[in-house]
Amino acid sequence: MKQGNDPQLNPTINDIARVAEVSLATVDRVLNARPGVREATVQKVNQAIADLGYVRDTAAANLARGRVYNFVFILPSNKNEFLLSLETQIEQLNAGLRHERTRLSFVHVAAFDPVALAVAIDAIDVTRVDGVAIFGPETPSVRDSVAHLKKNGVTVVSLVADIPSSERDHYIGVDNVAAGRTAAQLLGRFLGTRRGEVLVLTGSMLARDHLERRLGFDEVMGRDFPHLRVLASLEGRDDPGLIERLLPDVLSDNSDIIGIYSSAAGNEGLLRFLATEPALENPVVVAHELTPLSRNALSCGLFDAVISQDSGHLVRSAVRIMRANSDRMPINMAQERIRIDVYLKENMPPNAVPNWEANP
Amino acid sequence: MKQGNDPQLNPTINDIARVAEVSLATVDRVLNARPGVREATVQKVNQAIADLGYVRDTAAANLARGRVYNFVFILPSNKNEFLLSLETQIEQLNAGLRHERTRLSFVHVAAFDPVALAVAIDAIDVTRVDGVAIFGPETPSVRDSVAHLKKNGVTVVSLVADIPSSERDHYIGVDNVAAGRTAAQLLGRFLGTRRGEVLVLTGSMLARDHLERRLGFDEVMGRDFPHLRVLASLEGRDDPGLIERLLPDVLSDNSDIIGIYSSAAGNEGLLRFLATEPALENPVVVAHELTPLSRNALSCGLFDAVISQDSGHLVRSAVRIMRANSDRMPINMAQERIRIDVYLKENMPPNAVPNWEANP
DNA sequence: GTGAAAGCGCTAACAA
DNA sequence: TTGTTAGCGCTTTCAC
Repeated sequence: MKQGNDPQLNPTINDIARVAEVSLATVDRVLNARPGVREATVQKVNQAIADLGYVRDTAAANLARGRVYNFVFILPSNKNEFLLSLETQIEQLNAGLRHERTRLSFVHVAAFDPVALAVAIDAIDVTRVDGVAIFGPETPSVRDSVAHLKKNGVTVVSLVADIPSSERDHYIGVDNVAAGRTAAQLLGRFLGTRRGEVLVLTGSMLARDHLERRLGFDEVMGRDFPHLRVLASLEGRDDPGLIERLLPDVLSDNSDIIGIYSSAAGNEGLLRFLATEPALENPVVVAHELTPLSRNALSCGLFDAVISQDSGHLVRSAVRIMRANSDRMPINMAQERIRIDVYLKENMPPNAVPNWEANP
Repeated sequence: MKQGNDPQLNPTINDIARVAEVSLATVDRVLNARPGVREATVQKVNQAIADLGYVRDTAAANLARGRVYNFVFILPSNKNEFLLSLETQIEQLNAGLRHERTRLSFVHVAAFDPVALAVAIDAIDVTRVDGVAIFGPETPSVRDSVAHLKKNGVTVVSLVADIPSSERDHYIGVDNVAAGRTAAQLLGRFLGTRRGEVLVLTGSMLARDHLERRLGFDEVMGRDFPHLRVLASLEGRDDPGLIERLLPDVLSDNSDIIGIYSSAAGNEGLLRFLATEPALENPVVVAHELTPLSRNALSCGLFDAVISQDSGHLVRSAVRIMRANSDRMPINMAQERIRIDVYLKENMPPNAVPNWEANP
């Protein structure tokens, strides 16, 4: 129904060719910056493009090329819920994108290990891969490896934790300093007039996201809630067992803990500890990432709030951005901005969101 | 770079034609459910489609058809910030979609006026429009008009406020009951141990979204914060002037207001009132929709939290869903679920998000 | 009922 | 350096 009989049709390369008085092939060469065109001709064509307001039809171009996008995600080999969720999202999106000429895959790298990450990046086959999304620490060797990818025309985006000093094309993730500030504000306001100590559970200060969250958290705590004493970070390295072992010591040293900020992937260890050790008198807990475990903790009141980032959005954004970059197309930044989600038990999304829904 | 030389190419209609031993034209007829094919042939083709796991390449199909999607948004003519933001999003997305064969437009209808809405729906030219997104009240006449659209093959989605009793294909917006619950939880926890009255500012009980928010709000207030007395709703009909005039009366009748839930588009009137009337002693205020005004109120502490829904996401979702519906393609529900955003001043997104960013 | 062939906007051989 | 042409996967006339 409803064919495209509108008068204002977009100009095509045929129009460009006619106006510039050259052939289709020449227009194509100019469009794709291929060599072998006289400078004067290039000018003519570009003039026509500008005059007509031409915009290339990417769908048609990809059809003609038989192009297949190949994107690789490099993720920490850590097995926590957030990572699992990211992997699931990648797999599901990959299935959905089979028919849109896009292939996604991921590889694992030891967590918090810059050398291993650099090695993994260097192992990327730049002749077959169009884009790489990296979730890992920022170090000089990583920067060099990123530079190598860029030199070979591979699009690079950082995921979850930024690598700002590198030549990565984009960062896809939340503003972690702001996330830390938000956690502090929630914790402080929920605690109201209570006085006591606040425990911060983190992963590793090598991870930029963890560091930034702590920064933002301390800033707001110091400014708005000076009556609360924030303890030194407990570095759990996202390891549930380690966290469970470390927590009792902290507790015995500080008996007056009324608030906990679980700023990294330590929810599992924390919850296991809380379950066995009801010594704490109803602390206010703010954690990160909405997962089955944290959903459950929210529901039963063990967690009071969860700061989160949508793993589906992260993966879709990464893919859209890598694709746009490969096609030299503009990016809708408003769509790609990853929100700092705040969840109370009241606004948790329904648990079983069916991923793909068929249509009549 | 990186051509598609992968061995696992998706099957095309050529493959179907070959396997089913018919011509391309016949395959096409079956695919598009066009008449004039013997039942036996239809079976053969469908068998081949199933055997090969064929999925149609929508991009190629649209290219061949020269198809243009035509979608219309029907919006209340109310001039509040949220509506303006929706309109801006529609215009911007329309500009971005010019080269993706999609045309968006919107029409206005008197707010809270079911008859006017039904008239506007009936005025839609079903021969030129592929999909309609409706933001308006749910009444029998509206349901009938929706049914008429559906009967003529037009995709219909409800936006912001659902019309569940109608034949609309999808609802695009937040769970407003949950949004109300969330507001109550935030207000209650932020108030801590304070005791007093809570004022609820709404638009019209004719609007399903407003009604549902109030429902959710009362539920949590009654359950978790029985020490707070919730006053009857003040119906502001989203009219700043009216709200500003009504508020002083409410205040003189109830001197002990310590919390305000601005559940509809009444922020402007409320803020104008708060500016002139500092009689209230620092009430906790939870409002709806992140807009320039509410951002500012959050920044300076006039609002404590804002519940929001992303207007860009609403519009993009509506378009994606209407497009998928027109193409009979599956929908990624996880992507289309509209989140109940909670904003404190700490996690507000940066103000000036440039919409489109060019690429090298 | 069915098929052959042209063409959507673009790319990529191969010629010239 | 430039142009001609076939063809990507699909739709659509127009014959048969």
